[in-house]
Amino acid sequence: MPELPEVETIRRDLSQHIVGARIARVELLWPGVVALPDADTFPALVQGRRVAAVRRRGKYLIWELDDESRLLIHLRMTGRLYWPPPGEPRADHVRAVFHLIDHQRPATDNRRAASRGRLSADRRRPAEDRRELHFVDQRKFGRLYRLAGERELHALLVTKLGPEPLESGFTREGLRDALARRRGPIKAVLLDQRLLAGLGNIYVDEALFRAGLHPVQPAQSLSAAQVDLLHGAIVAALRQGIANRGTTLAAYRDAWGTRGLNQEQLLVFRRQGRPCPACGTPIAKMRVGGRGTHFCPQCQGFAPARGDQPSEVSPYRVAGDRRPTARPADEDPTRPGATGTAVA
DNA sequence: CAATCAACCTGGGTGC
DNA sequence: TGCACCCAGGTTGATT
Repeated sequence: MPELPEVETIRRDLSQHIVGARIARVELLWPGVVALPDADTFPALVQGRRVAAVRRRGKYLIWELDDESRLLIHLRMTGRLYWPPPGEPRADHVRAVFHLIDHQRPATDNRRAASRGRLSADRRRPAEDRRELHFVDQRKFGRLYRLAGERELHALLVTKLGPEPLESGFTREGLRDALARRRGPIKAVLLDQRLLAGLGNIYVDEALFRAGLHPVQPAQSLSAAQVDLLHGAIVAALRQGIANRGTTLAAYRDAWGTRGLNQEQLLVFRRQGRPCPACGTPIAKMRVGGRGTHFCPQCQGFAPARGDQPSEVSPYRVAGDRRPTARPADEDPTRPGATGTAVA
């Protein structure tokens, strides 16, 4: 489902087309899609505004509009932003339609007319590109938010989101401090967006495998060395996801409706029963924090002691002593500048 | 404050 | 073929 790499891919796709365009009209086909302020006022607040920039924070997509207001989109589980070819009939589950007009980008017909020298017609009716952007969401979890400005945006997100994993604010020291306060299983803790913004079930499992950490190990029990490994593993897993334009296991598509490629490169997620890419041991699946969790029982240490056993002796091995040496997390082949197997 | 879990939804898959 | 049930997972909010 859409996590940081998927939202980032959509952000980059959309930026090409909607920055500079004006929101002529918003259709709410399912009013429940509006989380803020409400479905009655949302369209009027947004209509007529021009899109100045498209940003991302965690899994939120942020449109900066030309009156300083902010339009937030969260795709949750099955949400998609789809930029259909002109004239294509609407698919099922379209919850909102943004009608966009771009005067900077003439429509194809007008460009053709201009190339034939029929410029007078263009002068009478200015060249413009009218397109629709569809918010599609089978399960109706996705939401739209309209905020008055950057202050309101900050107020909404500051208590909800930790640092951006791919920016300088995500440090080994910061991660160590945050994990030290948490007793829960590392898998569940990494899914908490207040700790770190943008990880979801797929990339957490991938990062834990890359770091050689067992998903149920208590967060605060990680050694400094393990936290350092985890830090690099998170960055590597996310960068690979972006390089592959996201992971498509079910609903996810980019803005053109195309599947991502990263599902071909996953190391453990939904690969239970198949051989670990490092050691060949069958990948296991268990439930952690209510989520399906995939890991290599060999590379990712031992399961914790059962509740009736003494806990003085740590049931966890140090991750470094049995990690696969073939693929350390800090040698991600898809990182910028790396040679080798990055998928274009 | 931290941890846990139901609830929000729909469609696909499974077992009977 | 039908039906009951489970599962998928991002986030919120209630409860412990």
